[in-house]
Amino acid sequence: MQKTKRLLEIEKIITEATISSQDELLKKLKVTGIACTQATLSRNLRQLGVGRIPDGSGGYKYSMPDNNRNPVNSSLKLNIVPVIQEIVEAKGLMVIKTIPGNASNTAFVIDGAGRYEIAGTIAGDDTILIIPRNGITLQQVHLCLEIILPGLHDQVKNKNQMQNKYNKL
Amino acid sequence: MQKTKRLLEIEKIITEATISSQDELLKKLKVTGIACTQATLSRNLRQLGVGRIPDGSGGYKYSMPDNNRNPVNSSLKLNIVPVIQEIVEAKGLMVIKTIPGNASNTAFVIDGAGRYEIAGTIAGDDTILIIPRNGITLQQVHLCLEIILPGLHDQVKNKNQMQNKYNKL
DNA sequence: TTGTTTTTTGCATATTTATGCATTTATTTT
DNA sequence: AAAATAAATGCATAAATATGCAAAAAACAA
Repeated sequence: MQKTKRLLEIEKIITEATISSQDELLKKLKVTGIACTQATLSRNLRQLGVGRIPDGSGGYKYSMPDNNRNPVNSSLKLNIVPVIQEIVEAKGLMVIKTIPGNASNTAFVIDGAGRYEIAGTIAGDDTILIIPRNGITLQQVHLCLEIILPGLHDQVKNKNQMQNKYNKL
Repeated sequence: MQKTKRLLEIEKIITEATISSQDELLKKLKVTGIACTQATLSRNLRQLGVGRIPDGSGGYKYSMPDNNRNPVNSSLKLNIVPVIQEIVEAKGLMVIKTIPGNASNTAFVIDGAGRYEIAGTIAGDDTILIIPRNGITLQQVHLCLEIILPGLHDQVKNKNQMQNKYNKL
């Protein structure tokens, strides 16, 4: 199915470029090999929550929904990153290990971002299962996590290195 | 001229109610005694920066521009309020007195809010002149300041009371 | 005030966006 | 696999929004 890829590409294009009409977006999509009609775009834009707002210089532009709509303050994010211990892929899903007792608040932040890529999360005590939407690769979920929690992967990488160092002693 | 009043009323209606088309807005405006055509509304909405975004349940709604576009973090605001000493009306303008050296940063915050009501500000060392747009009453400017800096008037009132108390001694 | 310039507005219409309906494509069930 | 159900899409068009242009209103200057 084409839809998922299209939604992601729409998000990408709208974020990176200034798009002022659905027809314009349609053309940009065609360039990336994705084709559909304006009708479909209209429906997709609604689903993504994309708004059309004045661009400040006499025109209009499309704009991704305000991420602050479910505001997760950024200091919370900073506190979250360090509790994440490990990120593992399994069975096409993604598993995040946190320090004990921190799975649900971490999952809360991830859910709160309202990312399309993530169908849902389930959190236990120190483990979060991230279920990607159909058609979403784990690669895309990684990207997405990095967007939600900037610096996450570096952080985890370092943690593992330190762990290794420690094990060697 | 009708325009100013209309812009304010539009902002008010859009903030308080869920409006899903310009025609709907047109009717609400008529109720408040303001009449114009859809064409004019279209222009006004653009000028105000009002966007049209999915309402999350299959429809659309108009939405005031994101105030975070020129983000002034709220702790800055909290720091600003206490430096304001007095608010005086003069010659149809508004004069704000701050403690010495704090006029320009305060004016910066006020400017940053991008309020339509305020045509501009001029800041010296401890004095800010706020120039309301044509057709805007000082009452409206007060309201507007209270929106930009919540608690401002209470703060100033208390300050003056304390001042009075001090003077009596 | 009177003439001049700028701004605002409505009208008509072009442009853009949304949607009902039928069809195709995908998913689930038996 | 075949049938049944649900989801996605295109087509045609309805609905909504934007805009060129001329007229009216407002602001400004002499």
